[in-house]
Amino acid sequence: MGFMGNKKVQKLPSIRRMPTYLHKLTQMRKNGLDTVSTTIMARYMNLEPIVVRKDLELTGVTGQPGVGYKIKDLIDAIKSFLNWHNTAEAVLIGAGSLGRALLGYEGFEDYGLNIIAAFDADPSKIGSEIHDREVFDIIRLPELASRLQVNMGILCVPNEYAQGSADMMIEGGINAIWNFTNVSLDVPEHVVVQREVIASGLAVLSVKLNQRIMEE
Amino acid sequence: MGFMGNKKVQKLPSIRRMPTYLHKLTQMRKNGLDTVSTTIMARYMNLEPIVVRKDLELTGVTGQPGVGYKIKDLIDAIKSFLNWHNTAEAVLIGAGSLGRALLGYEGFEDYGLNIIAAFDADPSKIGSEIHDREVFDIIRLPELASRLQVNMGILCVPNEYAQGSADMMIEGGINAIWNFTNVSLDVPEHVVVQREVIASGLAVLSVKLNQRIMEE
DNA sequence: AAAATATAGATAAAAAAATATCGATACTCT
DNA sequence: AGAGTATCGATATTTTTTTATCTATATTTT
Repeated sequence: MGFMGNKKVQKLPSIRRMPTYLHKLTQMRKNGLDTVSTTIMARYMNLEPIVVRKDLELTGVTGQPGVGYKIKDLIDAIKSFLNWHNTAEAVLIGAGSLGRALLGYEGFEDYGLNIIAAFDADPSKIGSEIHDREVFDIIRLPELASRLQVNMGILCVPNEYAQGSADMMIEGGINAIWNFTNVSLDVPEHVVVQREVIASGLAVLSVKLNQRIMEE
Repeated sequence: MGFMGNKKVQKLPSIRRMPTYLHKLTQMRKNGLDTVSTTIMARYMNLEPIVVRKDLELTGVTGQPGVGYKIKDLIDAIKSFLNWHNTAEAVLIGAGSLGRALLGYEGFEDYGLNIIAAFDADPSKIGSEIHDREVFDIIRLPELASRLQVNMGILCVPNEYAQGSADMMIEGGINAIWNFTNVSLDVPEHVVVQREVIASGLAVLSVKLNQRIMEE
């Protein structure tokens, strides 16, 4: 039973906020700004300044007391913290509606992610192009993943095919899986999985709504 | 400046796991099972049993020492904890690729969410139907939201229209916003927002991958 | 130039979440 | 029937995360 192997990543909440900092900082730089303080940043992001300071501390960047941080430094520090300087190539498995949406999302470039091909089992999709990416027969996944030297896979297939598709990815040498299915994958130790559960956010929203209503 | 008003929701990590419990439990019930233990559940979800027990405790459900929990009880308890017994109706704003994907996602029914209409500013989309939901002119959002008595809005517009769209929703009486844009919304105190940042998961995956590589 | 204000960084405190331990209960197998 | 095992629930502990406080530094205002 080869699972449970992933060591725990710490400071998850801070890590999750990094892309938003990055987005805002990039915007600021475009607007000609050079420095920013935690106070300003906090206001933009609806956070407490102390949270921002702690988050940024994580990237190792150092600001100037009385002044703030250099925006350029911050951007670089966050990118290298996330290793988003070096573009990662990924393949996407499952060209359904979510898969299509992800293929169409242009923001990934900014995050150092480049989806180079898609795979599906549906003959009507195989051979077609979706947002400029060719859709290959899923049978060819191990072969192509290995030949293309990809090490990230984005999994958007129906639940029942999740584990099988993951196995094929791993066979093809992929060691990072972004898992949008409703299945906890069983993977060897060297493979890293990030599961995305869309309904989690809805659950949180529901609870927030409940609690608010109950109080008033 | 009316923000920062939302009281903090606690046990967020547990809440985020609820939909996954629910999904797995529903599946188990379909397979004819009646009871489940935290050990089994933990194995399915790649968690420690103690985590599962603590999570379930939150729903108020009570199990039987030596036996486990009744699956039916758990399902009910989780649903009522999330208030997913009573279906919530929502409108979706922004019928781009992400909006379409969400309109096409059938799992929402299980989560007590019913998207009843979509809105967009693009004349070529207005009047069309996407996955059986009509797309209305965004101008009509306040009027229709109020007439349809909806209180949840799913926001999928480009960043620059986010705040404006949110304002229209609120004008139409919506008090829960599921925000898929890259913008922190400024909303009155009685409105609850849940922001979904797709790149957050990618950031976490990147860090996991980094840490693994660095160690070996 | 002096006073007031804003800032990061270091350290400390508080709160929350994750994990462990232990006793009582039920089931399983001999 | 009895021994062994699995389970929950309650309580306690540890770890992690969040938040606060204080000091030195820079900027702005008077």
